[in-house]
Amino acid sequence: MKTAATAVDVARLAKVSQSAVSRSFTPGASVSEATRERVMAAARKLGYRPNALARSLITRRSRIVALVMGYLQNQFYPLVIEQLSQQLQKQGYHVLMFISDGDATDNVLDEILQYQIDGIVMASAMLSPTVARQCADVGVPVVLFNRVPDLSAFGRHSTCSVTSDNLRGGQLAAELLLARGHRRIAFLAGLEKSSTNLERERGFGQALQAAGAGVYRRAVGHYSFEGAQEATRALFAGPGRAPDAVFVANDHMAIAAMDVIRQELGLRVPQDVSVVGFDDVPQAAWGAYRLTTVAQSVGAMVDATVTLLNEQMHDGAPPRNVVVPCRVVERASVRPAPVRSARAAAAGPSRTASATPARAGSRRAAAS
Amino acid sequence: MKTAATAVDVARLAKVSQSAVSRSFTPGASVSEATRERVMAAARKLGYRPNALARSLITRRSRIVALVMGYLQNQFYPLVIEQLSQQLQKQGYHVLMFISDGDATDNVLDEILQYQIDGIVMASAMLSPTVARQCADVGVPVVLFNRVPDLSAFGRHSTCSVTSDNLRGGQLAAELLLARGHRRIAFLAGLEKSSTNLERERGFGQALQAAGAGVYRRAVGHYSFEGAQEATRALFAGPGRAPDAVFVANDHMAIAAMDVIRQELGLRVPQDVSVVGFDDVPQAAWGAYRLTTVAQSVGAMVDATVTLLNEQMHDGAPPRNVVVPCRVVERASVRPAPVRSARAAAAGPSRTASATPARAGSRRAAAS
DNA sequence: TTGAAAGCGATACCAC
DNA sequence: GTGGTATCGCTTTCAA
Repeated sequence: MKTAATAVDVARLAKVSQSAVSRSFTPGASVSEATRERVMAAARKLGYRPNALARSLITRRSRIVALVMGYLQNQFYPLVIEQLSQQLQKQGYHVLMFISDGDATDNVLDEILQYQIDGIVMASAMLSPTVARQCADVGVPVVLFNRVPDLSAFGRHSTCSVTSDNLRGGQLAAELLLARGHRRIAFLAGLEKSSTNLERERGFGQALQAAGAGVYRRAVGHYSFEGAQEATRALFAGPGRAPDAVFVANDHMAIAAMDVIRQELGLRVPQDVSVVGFDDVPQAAWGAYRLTTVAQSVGAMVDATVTLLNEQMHDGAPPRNVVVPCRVVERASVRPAPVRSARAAAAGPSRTASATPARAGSRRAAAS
Repeated sequence: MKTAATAVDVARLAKVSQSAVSRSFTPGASVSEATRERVMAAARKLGYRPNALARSLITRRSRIVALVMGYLQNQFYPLVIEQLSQQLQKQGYHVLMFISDGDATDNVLDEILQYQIDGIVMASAMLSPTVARQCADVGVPVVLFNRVPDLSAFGRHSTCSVTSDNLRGGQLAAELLLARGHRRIAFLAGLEKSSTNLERERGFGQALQAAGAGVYRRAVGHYSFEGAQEATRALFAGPGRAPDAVFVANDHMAIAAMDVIRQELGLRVPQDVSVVGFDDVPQAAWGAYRLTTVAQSVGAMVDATVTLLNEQMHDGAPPRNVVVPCRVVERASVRPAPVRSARAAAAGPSRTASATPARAGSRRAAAS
């Protein structure tokens, strides 16, 4: 019982050759129904399971995809893990996790490549040129998730990528805030050099300019919770009038910003200040808020990633960059108050509270 | 360039035997400094990296640990992925993700075992007796994370487990609410048959009884966001007086409950209703709330998991169940309001707002 | 259809 | 310390 059964054991018991066992477990192989059944019976009796590692050694395909991520506080990324993992599982692939804190990516890549990975999804670490070259040398396809290849370092189409239409998203945010009649519109930036922030900010600025407006104030939150809190304080501490709207570069920061706006500054959202976020975080993250956001579609992004991986792994197609559209979404987690307390009533009628029904539903219970 | 270099290639270039190459890459092996350097030089030139799969085939250890999880909405679990993955990486192990929606666990296990996993961490799916037997047969150590082995099905110590001290945690919650002077204390349950819920509820009930009190009302939220919202409505819709405190079986649900209490019912937390949660979720999840919670220590739980894995994988020690203590924590994300609006001021002085400083800090920026 | 035999890329054990 | 050789468990020709 101590050591697992091998194909040879099964062959002996079934009185066939070991090759026959292998064939019986290979979908399209040439085996008679009789032998296959004998083999399967023996296999069941011995609890035999083909050794995926040995198989990979000869087929040169491990059916393992590496997923490289940084820190996971941004609730967007767990969704990615979950969905990507499930999609790949359906295709017989599996996800090997690599957590890398930014600079260590190059070292991590060394480990990755030892596992004879079939593909790499880089979801939140930077891909250094060195790393890209290494992958290309070994012939391992890379898909950049939510970030764009560094064009300065290598050719435009040497690496695949999946991103949201961050430029258009930034425009949408601006148009929305302008339409709401705001004129003192601030921007809370993420990591200034990241492609997501650059594009969102560019689209945002363009659309404001096109309307004859401009960014009223700007602060940098580095995509972190604490950074966003500080940045928000800065935005509202200026000498002139406070902003009447803020576009925040992602939801993670938007939530932090709303905390400060409401709890520290005592302002109401959205009555006193309009806040628009970006990303797609699960309901648990925005539960307490009426959050207007430019939502990325995690599902569409994951689908695209899987498609690209398949293209690269099987068809040897040329690398592509996929841009997924995003859309403005109004989130509200609870239905409008049936009982109004004195304090809630004082805030005026709860307009549009039920404008868009909560759309998280339908998922199974989380174990705890 | 298309096919990666092997140890034979390196050996040829370095003019040594292939064994020498292998030794050069084995930490404690017997190689002269001269040859090792020649080998390393050649390896560098060829971009050689030892094939982990081939190694695993002969060593019979893959240095891969399977992590089985259900849906990840509960923000507690991404933390587990992150920390477990990092800890194992430090030891040269890696995490292979398996997402399983509960019942499919048995099928998933089949896939797992094909990868010659060194160990399994089951973090949110149920471990059926069949599955446990299969693992035992193959000799793969299993650690149940945040759940306890099904004692009815097999012996007490046949499987390892790591849990919080849920019983004590439930007691702590009760004692806290009693100390605050509450007498109409409700309980919002998770999944009724899960060990976490059973223990938390038991400790809670015991402590209330010991004080001559009892559970004022009870509803079931199934550990889901929507379930918790419904349950909260039920708790407060009863015929008699509404509860003045609620102990919620986990933070994921606590957040949903607070939404309903504040936004639908127009009550204030904690002034009108005390809410106590359980778990340890990142700041982004409770940002908007002053959340009192019985915090599990993700770090300690992960540490214990790694320890158990090591024991099982290397030392062949007997399975153990580790119980990690938990403690009451008061969370507040923003500092007390320096500027008070009319409305905020009306709510009275912000007592204890700075009782416990926010303790999420110190983490790096999340990419987006 | 079937079985024998040659790898896949490494480690382990053996003499030297 | 070093090089040969068997071996890990499987897929894949190649004959029969």
